[in-house]
Amino acid sequence: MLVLKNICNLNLENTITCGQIFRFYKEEDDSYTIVITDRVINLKYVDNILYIDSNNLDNLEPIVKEYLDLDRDYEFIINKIRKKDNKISSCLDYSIGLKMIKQDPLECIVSYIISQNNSVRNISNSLNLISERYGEKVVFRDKSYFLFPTLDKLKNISMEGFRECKVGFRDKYLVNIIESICNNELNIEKIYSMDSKESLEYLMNFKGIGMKVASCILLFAYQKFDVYPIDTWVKKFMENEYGIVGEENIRKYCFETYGKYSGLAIQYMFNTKRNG
DNA sequence: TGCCAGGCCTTCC
DNA sequence: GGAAGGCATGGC
Repeated sequence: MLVLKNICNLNLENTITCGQIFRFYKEEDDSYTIVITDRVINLKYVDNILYIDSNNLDNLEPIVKEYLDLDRDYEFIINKIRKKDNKISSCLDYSIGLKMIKQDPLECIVSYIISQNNSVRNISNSLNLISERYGEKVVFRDKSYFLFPTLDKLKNISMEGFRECKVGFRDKYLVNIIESICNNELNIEKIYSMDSKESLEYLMNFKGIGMKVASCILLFAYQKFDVYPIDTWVKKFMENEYGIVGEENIRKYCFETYGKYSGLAIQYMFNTKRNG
């Protein structure tokens, strides 16, 4: 068990259940168990203390700090956003302690391809099926969990295999994109060093990745906070609260108002509209 | 039953 | 170049 003291501005529920990640379990003691790239972790946060347990304690502190983005000054960013726009204050207040999780790019790409025209419940179901069938089994606290499959495992999954995991019509996108990653046509490491515009265009070259999916990947795996996924929830929120209709109008407003923190602003809106 | 869900691609004007 | 239609699946 690892204990981190004096952790501020963290709310695990908002961070974990706000629709960034799809594979987590809420425990009876209000802690959360999450399957990350190479291990299972349990997180419990009480009185500014974060208790971390895992089946693998190696290098655990830096891994969790990076995953939960604990070293970034969110108070500074939120104050910047709040100053730009009074109407977003309720979202910031509702979503207090929401951190942008730094996800594994491969799992994130697969997750958000599955997310198109889909519900969070169905997305979670598909990702769990894929992991159970093709991922490595890990035992933690006497329970079995399954890691998300490595690229080597993913590349052997056929269209039918994906279809059996309930991904529906997205099967072909997944097979093609995994193949593109394998032959280095899609270089997931290169994206770290690209700027946002360049990386959006790069990702959108691949079938199954449009503006929304590309934005989610860049925001959630690459921490490009100036990209902002506009989905049905955000559209509803912008229409109801601001009277702004149409994706292009929303895009223009967010860019002009929130600038390099647009992605965070949108995520707070999404969480408030969907969970609030 | 019909509509919707962290949309995108193809087809048709 | 923009608007419509189709798409797997499951919850409500």
